[in-house]
Amino acid sequence: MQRPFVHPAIEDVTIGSVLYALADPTRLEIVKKLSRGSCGLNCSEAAPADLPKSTQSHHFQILREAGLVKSERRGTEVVNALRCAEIEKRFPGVVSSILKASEKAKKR
Amino acid sequence: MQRPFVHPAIEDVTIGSVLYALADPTRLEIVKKLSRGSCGLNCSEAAPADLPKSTQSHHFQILREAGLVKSERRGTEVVNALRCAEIEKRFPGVVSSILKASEKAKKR
DNA sequence: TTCCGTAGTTCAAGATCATTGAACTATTGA
DNA sequence: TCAATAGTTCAATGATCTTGAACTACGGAA
Repeated sequence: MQRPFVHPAIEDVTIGSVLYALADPTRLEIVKKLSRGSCGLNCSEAAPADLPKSTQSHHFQILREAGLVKSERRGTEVVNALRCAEIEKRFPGVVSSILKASEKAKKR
Repeated sequence: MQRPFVHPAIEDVTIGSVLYALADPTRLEIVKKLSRGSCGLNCSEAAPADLPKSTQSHHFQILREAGLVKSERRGTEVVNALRCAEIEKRFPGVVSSILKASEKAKKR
């Protein structure tokens, strides 16, 4: 058995770590992709194409530790999903407005 | 005459640079302090106590470049203010919800 | 049940970025 | 004109990020 993923309780999530996680362009991309699909995505699907796997792994770990992403092993792959509802309840408007803002930026 | 401050036009401000600027704990503190006072604050007033001036200078430059802060020279000092209204219009809810979230965090 | 392919993790090293002391510029007031 | 105040710039050190290489775990094929 591999060592299981650790996810912080939502009340231990800090706005600092959320901002830190979202401030990286690669991680923001991942979060945007996760927010679009309703079901979870594995790491390679969620990450930008051609991102080395070691880098993927690192970014997902930060997203998990920040409380933004929930990861679950399914056979050989890891299925990742945004913790939308929880985060929205803990920090109302933060992630949703950032996602809205970053979709807008893409359209210009 | 010193070289004048450069402030990006609000439409050139990106969500990426805003997040990057706010993700640093020192800069988030500065922004919080600026958001409380209605009039501008000079650099030393707005920055956490005991932060070296060279570091202050660096953080204010990033806040300016991100489009979050407007700086103006007044005699020997620099008066800094949040570009609240502009940012709120460009990225509705982003900065306001982050400020709200970070005030909440402090209360616990 | 062994072997192979897929998916992801860990580690260490090089590359990149942040912090700060020291020296500097600009402005004001004595 | 001099000294004090406020902030800037630069270079060096220290911290952090990225990634190739080696590894683990699981599932499917034979």
